[in-house]
Amino acid sequence: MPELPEVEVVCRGLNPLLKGYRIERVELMHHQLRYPLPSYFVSLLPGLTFKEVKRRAKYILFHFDVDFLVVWHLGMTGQFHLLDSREPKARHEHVRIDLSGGKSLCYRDARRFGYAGVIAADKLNQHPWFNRLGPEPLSDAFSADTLFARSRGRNTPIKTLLMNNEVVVGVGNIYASESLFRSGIHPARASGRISLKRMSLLVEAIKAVLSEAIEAGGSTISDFVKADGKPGYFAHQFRVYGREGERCYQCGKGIRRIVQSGRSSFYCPFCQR
DNA sequence: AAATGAACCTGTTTGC
DNA sequence: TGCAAACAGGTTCATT
Repeated sequence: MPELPEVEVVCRGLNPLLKGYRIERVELMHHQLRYPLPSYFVSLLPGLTFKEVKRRAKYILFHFDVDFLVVWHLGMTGQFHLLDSREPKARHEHVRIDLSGGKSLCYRDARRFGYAGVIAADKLNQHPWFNRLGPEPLSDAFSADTLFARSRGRNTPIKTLLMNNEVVVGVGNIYASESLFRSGIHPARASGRISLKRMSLLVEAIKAVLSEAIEAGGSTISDFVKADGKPGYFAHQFRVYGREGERCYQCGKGIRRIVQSGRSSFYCPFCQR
């Protein structure tokens, strides 16, 4: 499911729904996600009151009325649902967090690539999950100048560079392809051979695509955490992703697919150089 | 150091 | 129809 926009939508959706609620009980059905879930979740978390749900990169940060936070990554298929506590356990539901007020925060993850842990609030940035992360793409810290500087002397295809979390966080496989199309850059172009001018177009495209996707998800936030399990949004219009063989909306030629670092990239061979 | 590929796991779609 | 291969939105680890 999640790239940065999806995680942002989940956080914005959960924040008002969880704020002020107390954890009554935690049940682990399956400990082995990407990493083992800390079994002390069961004893440590009950009694805590949710203060705020925030995001850094693709991590969900649950803040409480204490000096540590619960950090959760959804992997490829992780989902949170806020359900009535009497709801029977769903397939692939691995964690259930019962809240005051009769609702439960349920974590489902078919592939179990997700992971979670507890981290001291003042040591978050030293933690191995966080200490090498690049800037947030929607912040001023991510600019044409910084991306240009990071790309000099590198032969890596630009698409691979964009998906490197040490360069910029949150740009996943879909939005990497989409932003390269919008800026007219071929995904296989060597990162070090892109001018500052074109890098500027790329950075603006990334910010625009991610912002639009968050907006599109924003209108259906309530659906995301309802019982039906529907994803946050379908509304976003992909211009190249998943459109191999179909016509480019700009020039009418066929969209192509190539594999880079084991991931599919989609592009228009005419519009992107 | 940088680049590539494999690994983690399950479900769904595609192709013979 | 049945079965196997390919593929899926992420990240880390090992190997060139």
